[in-house]
Amino acid sequence: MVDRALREALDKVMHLSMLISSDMTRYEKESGLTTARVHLLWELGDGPTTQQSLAVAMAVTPRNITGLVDGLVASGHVTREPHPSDRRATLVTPTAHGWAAVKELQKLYDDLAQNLFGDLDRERLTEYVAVVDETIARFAALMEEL
Amino acid sequence: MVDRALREALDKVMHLSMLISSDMTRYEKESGLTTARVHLLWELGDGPTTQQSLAVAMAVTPRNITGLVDGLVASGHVTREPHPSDRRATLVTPTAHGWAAVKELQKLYDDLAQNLFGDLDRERLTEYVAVVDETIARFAALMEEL
DNA sequence: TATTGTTATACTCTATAACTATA
DNA sequence: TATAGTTATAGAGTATAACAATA
Repeated sequence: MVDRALREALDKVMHLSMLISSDMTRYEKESGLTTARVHLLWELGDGPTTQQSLAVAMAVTPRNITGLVDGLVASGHVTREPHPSDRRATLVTPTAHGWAAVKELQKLYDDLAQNLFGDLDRERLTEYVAVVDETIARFAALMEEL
Repeated sequence: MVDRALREALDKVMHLSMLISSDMTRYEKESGLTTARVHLLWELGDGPTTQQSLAVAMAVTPRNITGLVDGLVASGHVTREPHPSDRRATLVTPTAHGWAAVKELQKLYDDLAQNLFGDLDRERLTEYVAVVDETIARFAALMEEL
């Protein structure tokens, strides 16, 4: 037997998730970037990164990274630089234009957090985050079982 | 100036969203279906539907629906049936196999809701849902402005 | 031997534009 | 004229497999 309140709670979480996702799509259209390329730029936030690391971080194949980097090179967001100590590897490195995009992404992320949660009392925010945390933990435990 | 608590709250919401998404990917791998085809099957939950309606519901082009339906016909999940009163239209209709998949999707959705929220006190669940609701409303208001 | 990245190939999702059949 | 769906074409993301260069 199904509990309607639980299903509605999930409906709402999914709805919020969809809204956040469409907010990102809006940025992608404006910037001419795609979801996958934005994701890659986001991963460059801490500085130049090997393609291997990017493949692991994004959970895709190295071949896929090759294609995404090709696109970002073509659009002037990154360059491939030699790795200082491993001649097999390349360091995907943001250009000035690429850094501007990364910084803008980080700002949009913070703005989004502000817009979503900025008006909440701290007490309610704390309780909300606690529930999300418990939910994540419960979920992680379930995934472990499989 | 950025408020770290707000960013962390968004981090966690995104994390949960990612976990839910990877739970769905797991089903897709098992069933041999793709995200887009699962989405289409989900839309058939209320019964046979025209391709035009599906295009609107899924916010993609009619051409795209043609391709997705082709795939689901090939995998035996749906058939194209004539519309009883409009000879231009086709009704995408689940087969027995397709219905089984739809029902399984609905069950997985309910199970997920149970797993995520089933252990929460009703009071905490209510407050949690209230915050999500407010967040959605605030967000919708922001989207209006643009 | 193992790792990094690329070439080769293929499938899926997605879009626009032009077209056919029907309303 | 307008609508439902398809054919034609193209771009992006993704995967596997085989390969070259380097560790």
